[in-house]
Amino acid sequence: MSATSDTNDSLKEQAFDYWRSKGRGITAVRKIMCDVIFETNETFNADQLLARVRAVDKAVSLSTVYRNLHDLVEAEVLYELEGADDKRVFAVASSDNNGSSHIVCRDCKQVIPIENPCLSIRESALARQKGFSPKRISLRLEASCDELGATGHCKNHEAKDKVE
Amino acid sequence: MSATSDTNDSLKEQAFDYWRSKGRGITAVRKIMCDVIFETNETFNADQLLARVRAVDKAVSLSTVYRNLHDLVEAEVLYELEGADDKRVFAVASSDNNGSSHIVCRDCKQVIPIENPCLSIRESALARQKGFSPKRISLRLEASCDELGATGHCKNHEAKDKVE
DNA sequence: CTAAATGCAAACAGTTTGCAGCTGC
DNA sequence: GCAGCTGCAAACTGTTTGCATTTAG
Repeated sequence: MSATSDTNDSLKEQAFDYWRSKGRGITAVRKIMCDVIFETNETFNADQLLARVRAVDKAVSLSTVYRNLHDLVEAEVLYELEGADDKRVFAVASSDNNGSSHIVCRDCKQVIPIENPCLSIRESALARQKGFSPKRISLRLEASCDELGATGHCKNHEAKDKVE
Repeated sequence: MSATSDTNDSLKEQAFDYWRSKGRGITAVRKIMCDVIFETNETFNADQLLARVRAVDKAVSLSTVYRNLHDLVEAEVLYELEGADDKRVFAVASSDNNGSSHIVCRDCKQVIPIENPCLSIRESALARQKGFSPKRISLRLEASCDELGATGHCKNHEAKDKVE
């Protein structure tokens, strides 16, 4: 609720720098994508992102969204969670979800990043011991939504419904 | 290297019981599937399993493999990891990988279960605090294969190559 | 004998790609 | 003006499903 736009503006800049550094342009679609992506810290999948992008420009295509999403992951401003079901889920690589830990709700299928999950070094040591160099550690917590269970709906579930 | 067949025989029995309890039969294909699945503790995907099954009976089809895989997950003798890339990865629900933690090798893409990852209660508490009831917690550790890096190949990579 | 299991092929969903036209620099 | 970005449609991949045939009990 505080350093939101600061953090995300710098991520946007990081994205633009990435494209510039590759001698590639900052196009209208890319600007829109970065705007809608970095205006919240919510996780999203390609469809959801397309919907938000199309709220700004109706003409944007899904393939372009995928192509740029690919770049943003490479630029390390987004990372990909192997998320809910079959669709790819992306998350903003901001500081308050320090990389890669998240709750996956079994009911509403929403993916909620966990802040500071205190992931221990223990598992990394275990991996090293097995002959692997750890690159990224992530925690996935499947859970049920209490709110949805109790009241029959929850904000995340509603958020999903509003798409389309 | 010790209690291998004991553990896995009981899982096989558990699978058969599941089918029996549903008034469904123990067919040839199901027997073969259970044999090849429970003879090791390796993770696998549908293709790999099909290959191993077809080593016994050439005629088995991929759809049948998927159908029975579905049952085995429901019977809780297998669980599913959101694994390497796009394919579904399954693991035997044996005691030495206590549910759901694994290393994913970036190089050879193999998925290696981690024993006793000591996953803390902390994250579960965090989830509860956010209004979720934790159901399953899993740790995913992306890593590079030291062996592959050093020697240019590793046993897991070879294991992959031998498929077809 | 009958319900259930199977193999095949076709359907599906999400993602990727080839290509012709459009656009930013 | 030209490289590169885009939209479209078609291709692709992993998984699921419908249906006719076979099989287990």
